[in-house]
Amino acid sequence: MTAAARREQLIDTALHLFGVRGFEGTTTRAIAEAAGVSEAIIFRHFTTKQDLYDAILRQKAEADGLQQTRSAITRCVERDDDEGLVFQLALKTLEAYRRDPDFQRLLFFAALDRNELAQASHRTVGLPMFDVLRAYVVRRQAAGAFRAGDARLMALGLVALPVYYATVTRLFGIDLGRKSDREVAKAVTAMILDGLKAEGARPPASLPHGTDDDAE
Amino acid sequence: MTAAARREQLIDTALHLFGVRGFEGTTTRAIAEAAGVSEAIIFRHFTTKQDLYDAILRQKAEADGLQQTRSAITRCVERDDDEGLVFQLALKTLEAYRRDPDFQRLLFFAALDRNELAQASHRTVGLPMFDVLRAYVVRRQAAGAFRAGDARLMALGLVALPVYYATVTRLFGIDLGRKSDREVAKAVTAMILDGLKAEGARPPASLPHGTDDDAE
DNA sequence: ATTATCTATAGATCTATAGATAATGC
DNA sequence: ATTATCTATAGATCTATAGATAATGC
Repeated sequence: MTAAARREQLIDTALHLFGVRGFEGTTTRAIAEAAGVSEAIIFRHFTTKQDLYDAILRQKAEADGLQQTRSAITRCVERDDDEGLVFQLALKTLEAYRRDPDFQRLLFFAALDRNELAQASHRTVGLPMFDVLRAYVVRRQAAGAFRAGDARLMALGLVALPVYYATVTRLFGIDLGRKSDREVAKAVTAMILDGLKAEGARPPASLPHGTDDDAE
Repeated sequence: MTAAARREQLIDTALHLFGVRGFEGTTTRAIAEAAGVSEAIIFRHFTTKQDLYDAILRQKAEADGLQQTRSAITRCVERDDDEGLVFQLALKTLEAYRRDPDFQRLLFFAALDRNELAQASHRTVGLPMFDVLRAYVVRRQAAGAFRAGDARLMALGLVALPVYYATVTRLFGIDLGRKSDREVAKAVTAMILDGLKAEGARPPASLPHGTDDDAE
């Protein structure tokens, strides 16, 4: 097998194992065995075990799916397409978890570990995306389409439900039925949007809103 | 130090370390050092490292906070108090993450690890709670208070936003401002409720809802 | 006497390296 | 000749135990 091919194979194998048992829980021996080579091979391609881990994060950070998601999101943002935005966020999230649950598990591990590269990928991938959403919320609030409130909190609200759903079903193995990703995305979109829209933006507001502040 | 006291101290110390670096990432040596004893002491109180880990999960499963949360939830459920329910769910979640982030981290690690006891505590603590919420949604749907839709998905919707908020801020260390737990709980309650309520339950529905199914 | 603790260490494992060997392409 | 690979092993840990010692309570 050529060096490049072997390297890729090792990354794939290690991705799976790191995703299942975490960084510390995965031995180079286990990776070598799963890949069908001796341990020495691993250290020919990656100077340290940590280096292999980082290579996985680096490779995946530039993966196709992410780019696609970004452009889909941008398209919706440019058009003030609230529903499309929320739906795409949900759908892409669900698809990513379905396509590559191991990597999503690894990302969780990485976020919990204080892995520097994981922190960095948070800051370079997660936060910019979050910032786009926050800015969108601010703009839609100004337009009177979204309710008032902390824009960061509402930006989280755009994605919390699908992320939580995907985490629970794919990572924790809780069975919530056999719906398709599109079905789930459609259902959560309706819920999320109704929670974010301004009073008047959907059904014309007429009755004073019965929110009681002291729900304690 | 008495045996019981030492045991508790070891549990506390280990809880913190397991929460920070996970099970595999935490050595008995590190625990012993942090507790200021020799490693042999650990194995006097717990037959194996895994046993110590399980002792933490067992102890926390019966913790006070959980009981309190359960009774607060039950009170709201009995009264059909939608707003109180969502608010209490959010508040208790936020408080738990603030009070004991190490344990929440450990729970995440445990859920990702295929730890049997962690799985079990999922099934005995998480699922019953989830089932109460699911049943509540079904009942409120029947009463016309909640919109139609998959009750399990909507039950997730009751808690997704506060859980996600707490995870992001407390576990991943993302700064989202210095709001108090009550402020955040209040804000997310409004968003969540509006997403779950039936069309007619808040502002009277009159316009046909503009949901476009093909948001792709 | 009993209880808590320590020192020392066994035995297993883990990451990483050195040096030898097989396979491939000129 | 070059490239990929293997065997063998060093050196550092890691969990867990055995046996000795200090501290406490009768």
